[in-house]
Amino acid sequence: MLKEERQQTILNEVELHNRILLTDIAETLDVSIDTVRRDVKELDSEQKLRKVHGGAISLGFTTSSARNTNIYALAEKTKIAEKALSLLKEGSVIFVDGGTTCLELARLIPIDLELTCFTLSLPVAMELSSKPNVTVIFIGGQISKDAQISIGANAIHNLSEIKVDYSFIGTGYVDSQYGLTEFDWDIVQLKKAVIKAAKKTVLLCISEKLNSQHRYKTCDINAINTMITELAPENEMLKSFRTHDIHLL
Amino acid sequence: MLKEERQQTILNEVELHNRILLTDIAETLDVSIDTVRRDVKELDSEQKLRKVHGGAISLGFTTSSARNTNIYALAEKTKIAEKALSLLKEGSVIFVDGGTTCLELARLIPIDLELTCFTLSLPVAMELSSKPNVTVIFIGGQISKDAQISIGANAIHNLSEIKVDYSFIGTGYVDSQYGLTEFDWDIVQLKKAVIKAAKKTVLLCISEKLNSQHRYKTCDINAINTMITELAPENEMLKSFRTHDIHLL
DNA sequence: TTTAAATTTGCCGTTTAGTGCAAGATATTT
DNA sequence: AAATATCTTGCACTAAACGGCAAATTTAAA
Repeated sequence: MLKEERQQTILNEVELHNRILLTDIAETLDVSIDTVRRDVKELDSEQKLRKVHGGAISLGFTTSSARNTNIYALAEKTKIAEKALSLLKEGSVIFVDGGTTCLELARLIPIDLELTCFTLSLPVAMELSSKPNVTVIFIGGQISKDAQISIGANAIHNLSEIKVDYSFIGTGYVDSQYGLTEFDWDIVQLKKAVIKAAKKTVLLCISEKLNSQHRYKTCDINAINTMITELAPENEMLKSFRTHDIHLL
Repeated sequence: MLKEERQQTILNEVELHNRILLTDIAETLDVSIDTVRRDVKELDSEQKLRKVHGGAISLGFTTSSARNTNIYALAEKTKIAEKALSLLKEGSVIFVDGGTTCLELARLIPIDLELTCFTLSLPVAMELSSKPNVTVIFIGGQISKDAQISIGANAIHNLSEIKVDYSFIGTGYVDSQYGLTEFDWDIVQLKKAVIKAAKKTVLLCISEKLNSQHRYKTCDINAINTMITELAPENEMLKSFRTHDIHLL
């Protein structure tokens, strides 16, 4: 077997599976592991793949991690935000939660749409304050450093004094059986207040989060009026949610 | 499983849920918790996430927002902010106003200084939320689009319920005769509330603003306890302020 | 074709990286 | 203050990487 041919096979495997083990390749090509190692080393120096301890990974795989430093799964979140926009009418009064998906929603609000938006999230408030036709009201409180949102009793109390048409919320975890759950107790209290302050609650949630759960429960799945994922409403993954009284979008 | 692959998965989980437990990850990846810990430690040092006790959290927006490099008279404002810092003691409770000078103050707060900071300003809140030892409390209200601060009755009311050691405020205009004045009526109302909420009020003001005035009056110059400019306290330009009972810094 | 040089490959001993385990130190919760 | 969880550190074990060497293969030249 020619060296060139072998290296091509290695590249193929890497592109196909995003990663390979040197030992696997050595076996399938029936050459010594040293040979494979040398090949991979060479391909690495030619920038055709990246060699790591024990194997190699595709370049595309790593650069996606670099993109991740911006926003994870941005395309999906943008799609969700676009669907959410369709619910908004001129003059609506809404609440926008924190998190990257809701931030994306804030970002996509059309320049000419007149809205009143409540939020707890500093980044969302910053984003919305650039929209001339949006009245932004920030729910004050102690600022959580992780999420950059207001938390605590003050925030919850302030929420108790408002009523909005729609709340657009995210969640840490969601499951058709266990409902919405979170990592933090504080956040659960806050989300409960948000849901209570809304005539209708809209959950924005990328499909990757479906069927996951955690320690603290925000609400039953029935508490959600509309659930938006990046999937088509008739998608098979949403089957377990269709039995509930939820509008899928 | 390759180390790289594992770290990628960890990043995914962190981005997805904003927060993860080391034990959860160890279980889903079927590796020891030590390995996960080491991975997370490594990712932390690469600035891809933040390690916390027991888990990791997404950097999200915490990466301090791209610093606006074209702030007018930045050098002067930095100097003022540095002087203001000398007033702060461990455990102080302060208010930080909006404006670029106060933002600079927020930026320069040492990483190890423990403080409680109230603010009306979104950018100041964002900046402060990156300081681990600062408790940030945002005074909510309607957001003014120009200044990115809370304004209105709600904000004023919230201010009426607090008392801080120091208020660090800016002003549109200042004059030794006419005191502090502003262009906007709303802002004046707000600043009055801020001054009332403080045991001591510190004015941060570049010398260029000295001896200027406008339509609406915030307060007499006597209402200010300490005035900080970029000039030395004995500078001739500050002569007219020396007759008052103000501490010049 | 034969021979010599250069390259490639496999093998082996040594060195290094990655992983899991366990004991003691810190943090966090009750 | 006690109990629990998490972190740190050091250690042992394994897998992988490295470098040198020699056999095998290819290439180039006589």
